[in-house]
Amino acid sequence: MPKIEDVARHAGVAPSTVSYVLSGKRAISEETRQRVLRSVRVLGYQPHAGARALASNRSNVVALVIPLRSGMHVPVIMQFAISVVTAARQFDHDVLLLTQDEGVKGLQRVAGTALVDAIIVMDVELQDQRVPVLRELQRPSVLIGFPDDAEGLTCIDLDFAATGAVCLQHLADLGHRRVALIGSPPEVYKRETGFATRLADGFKLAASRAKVAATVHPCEATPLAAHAVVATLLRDHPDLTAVVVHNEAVVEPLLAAFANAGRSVPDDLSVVAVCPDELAERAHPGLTSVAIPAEEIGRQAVNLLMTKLNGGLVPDDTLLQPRLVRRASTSKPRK
Amino acid sequence: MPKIEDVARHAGVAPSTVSYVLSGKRAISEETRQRVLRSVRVLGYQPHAGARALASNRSNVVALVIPLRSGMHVPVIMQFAISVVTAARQFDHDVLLLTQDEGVKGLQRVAGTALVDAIIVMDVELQDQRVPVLRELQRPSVLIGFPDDAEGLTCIDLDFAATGAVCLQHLADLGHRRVALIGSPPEVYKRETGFATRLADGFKLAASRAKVAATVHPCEATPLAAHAVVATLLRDHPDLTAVVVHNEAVVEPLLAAFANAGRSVPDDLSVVAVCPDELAERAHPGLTSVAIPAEEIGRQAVNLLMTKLNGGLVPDDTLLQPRLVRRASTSKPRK
DNA sequence: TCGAACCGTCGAAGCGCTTCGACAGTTCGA
DNA sequence: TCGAACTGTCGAAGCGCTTCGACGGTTCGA
Repeated sequence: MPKIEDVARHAGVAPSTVSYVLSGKRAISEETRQRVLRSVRVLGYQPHAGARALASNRSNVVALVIPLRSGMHVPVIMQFAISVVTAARQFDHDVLLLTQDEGVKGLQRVAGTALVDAIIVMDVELQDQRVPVLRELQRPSVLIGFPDDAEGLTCIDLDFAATGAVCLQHLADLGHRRVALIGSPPEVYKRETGFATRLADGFKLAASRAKVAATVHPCEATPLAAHAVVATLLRDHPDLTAVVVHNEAVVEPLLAAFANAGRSVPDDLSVVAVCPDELAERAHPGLTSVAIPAEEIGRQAVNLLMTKLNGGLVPDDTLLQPRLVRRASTSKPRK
Repeated sequence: MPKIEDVARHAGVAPSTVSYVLSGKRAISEETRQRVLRSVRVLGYQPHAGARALASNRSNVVALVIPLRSGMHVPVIMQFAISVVTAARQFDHDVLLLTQDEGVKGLQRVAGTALVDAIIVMDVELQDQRVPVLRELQRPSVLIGFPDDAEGLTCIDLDFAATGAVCLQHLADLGHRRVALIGSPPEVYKRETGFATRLADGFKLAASRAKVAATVHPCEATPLAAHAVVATLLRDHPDLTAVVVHNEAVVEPLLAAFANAGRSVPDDLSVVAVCPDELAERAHPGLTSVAIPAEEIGRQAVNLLMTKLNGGLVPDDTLLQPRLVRRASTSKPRK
């Protein structure tokens, strides 16, 4: 592998000049610049990452901590990860993958060894052990999700309260007077990852404002649980004309269960789902839905991080507004 | 951040001694060792990754290239990734995440800048542009999947031919005389990722050996396509008593379609699926299945890589044997 | 016409670690 | 009893890059 010195010799300049050409941190005459760049190309020079990191105190790597098991759906995590990698590359950074099971230790390790310049943490819980650690660490970070105490931290997420509200409002606008929210498994509410609760709260608040009767029903991620919830729902609320589903795993089973019970969508029942567009599109009928903008969250998280790395200021909280896409599963209730 | 020199001073030894204590590359008296380790603990010393990489010519980072869109199911990719990270950590290595869209350039970058010591590539295609590059690169690598020309490369994967054979054999043993393989989308066969074709070949070969009538039916990953395949199948082969499904996305729709057509599982139709256990377990009835041992492949891939990094020899090809788990979806055909 | 200000480049220091050779001090076999 | 072989430790030389200050050469305003 050629080193900077080889390039310098080849171009007839000093190593420092090569460095400045490559970094653009000092003015270099166009002529010299071209000559150096040509030598770089001819020799196939690539700077040694370790040497660069040592000298510049920047590794150009960011850490991404992904959750293992969780209320988050796996494909969404993947989308995040991919968009983070893609976005990071645009800033000439790479992404180091950490799993949550390394926990606090992992963060301390990658930060303490200067392996990474900055950290993105996905799936932050309300009481997250890592939050105080991130605050102490001398590295910028961005959290995806909101902990209880977000003081001094940069957080980003979909605005789940607004999402709950938007779903309900859409149904209220269509004329529905009784709506149920079929939610995440009970442990997700307990674990207090926050987003499930916030969505439910937004949903209920919007309902009371719109004078719509609304109830919330947690639901395990199994077809059986889905059937049970549907049975309960139809028994307790015969006047139910619409549901909001915030639990990807049971979207299909729920549709099946309602079909079984003789309720056809959207004629007898309107359905709004909070799920990836892909799932909403391939369901029958196509589901009116709000997707988690994983790609956008990832991209924005990286943008925030890069701004911080460059000494810029960023807002503490970034809430992305939900976008409801209307498809075939919602309509006016039958009189 | 304390440096090695600080530790050395604190322990009353030379920096090199600290280094040797930490690396174990030279004998150090137990007494000195303890004293140094204590200083390390007291000062909270963590070696600077860049400096270490520069001096030792080892970054202790491996690259993992993940596919973007592909015939592989996303949760399986995730499982891979997680097991690779976990396994790598056991060897004190970290994992840099690359996406396939950076392609050959990405490999050349991370290898050329010495950012990583070694590379794992997932979802290798039969004619993969990256294969020749990996061969040239001065870094060990492991491919998950088999390219056409694997000469000089280390590859690992589930033995798909054996998988096809095992599925068929299980059905043949039960007494089925006509079996269909419902496979991946046509483009997966075209793209020639290999595994779909190999599974089909193993399936057909086993069928001819067992004197079972067998056909192969590619299927798009949509419920509609699933229904269409089922219709065709039942019309063309009324004597069909069993199917093997190698297409996770349509497992549920297929079951629904067969149910619709009045075929109940396993009484009228036995079903073997190649899919994650999780999916097989939660289906109704529980599906006899072969899972892709993502976790094991990831772990083994890392083991192979580490052996190579340490100068060890490894087999060119590693084929993991399929394990068929019998559940409720297969039984003897009705007479 | 002269000093100030700037431009483009260079040389050298240093980032924090590993590793090689050297060197006392000890052990051991002949 | 003496040299050989070993043990445990040290010092110094880099690893390949960035960056700071310096410096000769121009340019420009007064």
